[in-house]
Amino acid sequence: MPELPEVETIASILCQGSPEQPALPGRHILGADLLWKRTLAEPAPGEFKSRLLGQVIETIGRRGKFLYFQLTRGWLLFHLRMSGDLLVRPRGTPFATHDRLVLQLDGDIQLAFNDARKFGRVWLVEEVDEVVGNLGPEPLDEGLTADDFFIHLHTTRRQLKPLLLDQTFLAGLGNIYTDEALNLAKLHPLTPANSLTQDQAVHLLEGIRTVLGDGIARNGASIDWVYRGGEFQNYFRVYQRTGEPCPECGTPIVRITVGQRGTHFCPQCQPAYIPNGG
DNA sequence: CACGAGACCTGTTCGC
DNA sequence: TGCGAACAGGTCTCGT
Repeated sequence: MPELPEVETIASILCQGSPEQPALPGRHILGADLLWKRTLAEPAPGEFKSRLLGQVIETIGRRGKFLYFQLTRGWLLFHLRMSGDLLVRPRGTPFATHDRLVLQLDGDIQLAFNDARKFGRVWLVEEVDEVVGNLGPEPLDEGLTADDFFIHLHTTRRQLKPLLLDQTFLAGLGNIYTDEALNLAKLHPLTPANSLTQDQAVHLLEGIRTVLGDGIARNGASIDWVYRGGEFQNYFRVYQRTGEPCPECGTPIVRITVGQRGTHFCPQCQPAYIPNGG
């Protein structure tokens, strides 16, 4: 499920609290129930528990699509993959159907990692870079300039769609926001990265920042039964709108498969790249 | 290096 | 109605 805006929304709620739930920083971890063993990437379950219990959650944040909790000693990281979610509930609430890991915290609350498809993973490590060390730059980081981005694009001839999904190239984009960003930038998803002009690179970075910013402003997207809250799904321009008119020109949106991922674009606004053809 | 297929999983929706 | 196929917000590994 979650891409950068959804993870950012969850991180912000866990960190600051909301009218419905208290903030987590400052709380002690009193207990841990691991209900699906493979959810824990590392360390082994016994060591996980002995190292985790008694620690305090100091800060909560996001890097790419990872959520991180800085603890008294070390870091607890979550990746929600396709269907993960983090839910705060009153202590003693019975386990829900797809709960994979439930942490008991002081203040009579529990934090549940719920994940229908079991793709999500949890790490407890000494250094945060053991998990997020090879991620690419944050797209919303102002330190990433259009010039940097242009140069970065020209290091490869890979197609834009799979390249933007590559977290070592840029951290945080997933299938939805990539399709939306390419549409805003009027770029075909199969365009070779090193064929972009400086102007096109500027528009692509702007498109990425616009869709991510809009997604965050609307608290992310809620596509199916998994995620609740956001409403960005009501503002998709091309994603899962196959056959519907392009909001720009009215041409029906087309769906193709790229790297085994559904890919949606407007064939009029985003014409295929033609070598030597301009 | 770049790409495609398969694996990991469950649940919903689509097509016959 | 029923049933299998296709599809879903992600990433890793392997083979070519």
